[in-house]
Amino acid sequence: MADSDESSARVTVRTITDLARLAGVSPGTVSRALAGKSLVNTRTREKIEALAREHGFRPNQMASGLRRQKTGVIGVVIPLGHDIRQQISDSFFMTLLGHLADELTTHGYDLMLRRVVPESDPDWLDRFIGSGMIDGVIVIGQSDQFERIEDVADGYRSMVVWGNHTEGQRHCVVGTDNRLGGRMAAERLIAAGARRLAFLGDTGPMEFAARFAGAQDVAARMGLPAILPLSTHLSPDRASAEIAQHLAEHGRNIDGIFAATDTLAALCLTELRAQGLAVPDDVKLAGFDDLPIARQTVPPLTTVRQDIAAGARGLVDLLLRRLAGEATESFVLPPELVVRETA
Amino acid sequence: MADSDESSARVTVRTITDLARLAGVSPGTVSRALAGKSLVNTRTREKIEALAREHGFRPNQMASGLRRQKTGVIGVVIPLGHDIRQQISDSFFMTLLGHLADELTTHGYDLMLRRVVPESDPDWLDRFIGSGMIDGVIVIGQSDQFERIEDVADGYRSMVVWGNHTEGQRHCVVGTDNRLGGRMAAERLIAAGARRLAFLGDTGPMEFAARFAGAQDVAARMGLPAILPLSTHLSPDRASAEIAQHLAEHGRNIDGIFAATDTLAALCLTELRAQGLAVPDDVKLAGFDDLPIARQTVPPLTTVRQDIAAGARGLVDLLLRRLAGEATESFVLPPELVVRETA
DNA sequence: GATTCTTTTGCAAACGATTGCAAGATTCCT
DNA sequence: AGGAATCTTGCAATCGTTTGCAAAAGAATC
Repeated sequence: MADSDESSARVTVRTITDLARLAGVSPGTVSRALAGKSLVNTRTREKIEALAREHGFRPNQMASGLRRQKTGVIGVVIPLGHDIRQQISDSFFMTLLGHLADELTTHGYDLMLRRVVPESDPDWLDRFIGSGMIDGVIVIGQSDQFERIEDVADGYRSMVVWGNHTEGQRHCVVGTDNRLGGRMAAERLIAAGARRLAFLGDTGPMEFAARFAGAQDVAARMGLPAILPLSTHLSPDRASAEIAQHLAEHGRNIDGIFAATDTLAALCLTELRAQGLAVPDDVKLAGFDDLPIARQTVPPLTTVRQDIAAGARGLVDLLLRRLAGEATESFVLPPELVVRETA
Repeated sequence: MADSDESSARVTVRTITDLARLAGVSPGTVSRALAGKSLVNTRTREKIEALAREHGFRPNQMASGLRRQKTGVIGVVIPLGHDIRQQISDSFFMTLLGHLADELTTHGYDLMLRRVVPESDPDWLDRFIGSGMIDGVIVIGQSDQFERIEDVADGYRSMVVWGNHTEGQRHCVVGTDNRLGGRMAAERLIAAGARRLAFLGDTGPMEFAARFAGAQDVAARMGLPAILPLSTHLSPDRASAEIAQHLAEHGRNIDGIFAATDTLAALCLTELRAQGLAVPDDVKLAGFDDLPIARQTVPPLTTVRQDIAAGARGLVDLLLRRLAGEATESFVLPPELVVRETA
């Protein structure tokens, strides 16, 4: 009696059973009270809640997850393709991740982050899904794993992917219309006076391939020569040298560059300057993403904007609807041309 | 007999018990086999492993976690102080996060990410720790939550913090010697000819306060006037206007600016140019972090480098040692001055 | 071949929360 | 007051793995 009051402060209450003992009820009742179910008497509930607060008690999520067969955790996985370090400093992915974290939190989910190297771990996606730790998964970027994702999608519904949409694909994807974005960039370069275009970046990843294809569409339609692909790694240290090399070789033969990302465009700008090529007078330049850096280059970058926040909202929204059993279509975001001073 | 072979392909094996039935052994044995324990006969183990592989079976981590009282997950939490959106695009934090993900993965841990707003959720840290979902926690940035972190540290050992080290503090921290870094920056500005210095950034967060204090040390020692603090938000949209305002007001009275981060320095560079102030001729400028952007500004930024990768390694290393029961000291990284062209 | 040691296995009790079912306590009607 | 209807509560099984203990099987010893 008085005993329970006196000792209550120093007893550690770790489990729902401890709390039940303290409150003089059964564990089941405590569980129901804390879950806010209507089946428990208001007075009892308040008493239990007060005790829980007093002792800083929180139900163990592992146990709860096990019993309810859901964890309240969404997995976010970034497959690192060819270029292992590619995304580490890629602010596009990181920004998307930040928005995802916010969006998931808002909906009461936690976020479990995993970066994987598919090449050395072919089983990456099944492993994550099969771990029993996550209710669903968001894949950030298809990298070169399109087929594997397709395979998984057939048997697992709780997945959405950031990336490129291809006609007839079976996994649910959210992403910008890269091909259209590519067209916009090329059209702008041409409108600014460029005729001999180059594409800077790796055309392996689907998103980039689509951007390149879009630009090609325009060049072909306008009767211009085919666009010259200048392949580059994404990590800044390797990219700079490669870009310098490309420019030394082709710089005088081209007058318009469409860079696969703003990050590459910014590096390219530096190299152009180093080689004495004026932007936009000698060479027009367009990027992709509209990252913060695009405003800060000199001159500021003309680029194609992706609405990252909207993308994150779309991903989470679609995933939650799939968790609820709904069938969902892919969601393609419109790109937007942002004209600044490089083209 | 033949039955088990024929049906084995189409039976779904979700639990260790399913697999045990298939292998004709008890669940306990399967568990031991999969855990690679020496107590199980090599032949049985191989048979079980083969079956597991064939059916793509993975033990449920929730159940395992519950039973073993450890989850294999490390929580990473980013407290968002005054300025809610401050870190969203702050590539410093994001880069650190990337390295942490790599480092934790290497050691077999998963990463659970949480961004919290302490102001609206005073209980953020206990909630995370008490959730039972994580074996330990890494706090990225002390923000304005120093005291709360100290409180928690008294009762919870499995925590390390990225941030500033203060004499006599009780939580284990990894971070750059910000004060020393601040001294380096100020010394460089002065060596480059600056005499009337300003500090650009919010001096609220401890790290920034220490950088400011370091710069003050030098100014005082050299008999220069006190450094003018120019308070700024970190989010790029608000920061630009604020910087412009500061420069309009004080731009002609100062000849050296120490920016709290490279991001701010880059924005500042843009505004300086807009207001017709030449760098480094009229005004010297130094940043902090040595983010990729520091190389790409025009002119490239003189800055103080933090070794982010080493920081991530240190955080994980210390945390793992604490999980193992070791007592650990805080770990202070040396900053490094990188002289480029702005000072 | 009997006895003692090792290996290898199975049994069953945890881990901590949730929930269907049924019993006990209240309330409401007539 | 008696009985039906409604609220609250407790009981006990369950989620899927792990692990101490003891039994069974095999190997080694005399």
